[in-house]
Amino acid sequence: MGDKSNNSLDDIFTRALSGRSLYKDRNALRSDYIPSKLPFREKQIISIGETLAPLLHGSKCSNLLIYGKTGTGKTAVAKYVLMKLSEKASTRNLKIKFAYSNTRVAGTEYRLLFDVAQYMGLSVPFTGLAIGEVFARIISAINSSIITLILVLDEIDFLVKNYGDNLLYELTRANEQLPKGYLSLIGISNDLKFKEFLDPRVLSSLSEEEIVFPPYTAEELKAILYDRSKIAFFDDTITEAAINLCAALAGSEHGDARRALDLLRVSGEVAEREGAPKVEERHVRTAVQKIEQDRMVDALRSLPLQAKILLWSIISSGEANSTGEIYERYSNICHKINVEVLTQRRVSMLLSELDLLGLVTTNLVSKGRYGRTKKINPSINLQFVREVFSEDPIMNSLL
DNA sequence: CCTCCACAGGAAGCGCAGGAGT
DNA sequence: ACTCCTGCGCTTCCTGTGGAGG
Repeated sequence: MGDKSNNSLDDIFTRALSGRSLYKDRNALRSDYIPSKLPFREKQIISIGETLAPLLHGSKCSNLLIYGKTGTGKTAVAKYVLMKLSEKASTRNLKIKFAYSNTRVAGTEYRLLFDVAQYMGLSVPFTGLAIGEVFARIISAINSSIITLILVLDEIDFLVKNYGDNLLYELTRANEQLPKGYLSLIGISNDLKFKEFLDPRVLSSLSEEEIVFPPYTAEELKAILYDRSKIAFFDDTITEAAINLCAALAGSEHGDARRALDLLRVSGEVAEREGAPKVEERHVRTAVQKIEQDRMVDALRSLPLQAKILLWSIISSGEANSTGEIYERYSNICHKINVEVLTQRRVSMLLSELDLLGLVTTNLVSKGRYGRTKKINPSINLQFVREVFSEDPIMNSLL
């Protein structure tokens, strides 16, 4: 195995040295790249601009809610408009700053505020302070340097679902504590229903203005991919068919531009690795599989030990098992390799996490008199799991 | 129609890590 | 040195439940 991977590594390097690269600028296909033009979003850009424009002559502006499914350009458009706004503001010597936080990536209220503090150039420890303390520091920073802060909360639905609307409530009424500065909110969500979880006062304040981002059509995706591929690839290194296929595949989901761009980027990598002069349809098809496989490997690798053991006890049995049987197998394995056995409640939690990751499928069955249980089926290949798990010394001892 | 199995999954809380302020 | 903060993984305790057998 060592030899083989060394050889292919050699291949990769020699090819990189001898062969020409297909990419002019790979970053143009990354999801956080913000292009200088955002096609098919002119209306949304104008609306957001109109909402924020009052800030430029020192007036207040409405808070804003942005809706749209994943990959419809919400984040890119918001960041784009704010960048333009900051440029305009700095030429006029207005103190307008913006802070961005993705609440799902941040994960907790504390880290959300931590992100905000970072954007403002405040130094705050990444743990240790009370949430209220960080909040107070941010408020006083806005007040003392008399700035206008535009706070973008991406995936705001995550925050609301997991932590309720307390923090949002505080944020919406923060202006009352701000005699000098000003705080404005932009919420971004891909779930329309999250409003139900909001206190009416918060809701009315937050959604003074609402903008909806529709999914891209397949035609629009195609045009976007053409634009980006011109920046990303050298001339004549990508076929029309490949681009069309990427657009069609992503379009059949729900017009997810991020997925389309990912697909195109990976297709390019596949073609490059193969030493092909052009990206073609077959590279896209390989890329689809590769993305899926990479996702699996990542998921498997980052599993905590207990989850690995649990997954192994499911997969190595080969057949569908009930929760009780799995727990039995799991605790046996734990004893064998001298690892602490977790409670069934916790294991049931880990199990639903595995389900969520798509590593196993479960379905609830009732056997009447003989109880109610989940039937658990592995949804990945045993050999594949074995390969990934063998990297882990503890799991390796199990084979 | 009732019962009762074998779990699901919610709620609360514990102990620890990692840090701040005093 | 001491108290107080939050997040995280986990346990304990709990209530809920579809349907075969009585």
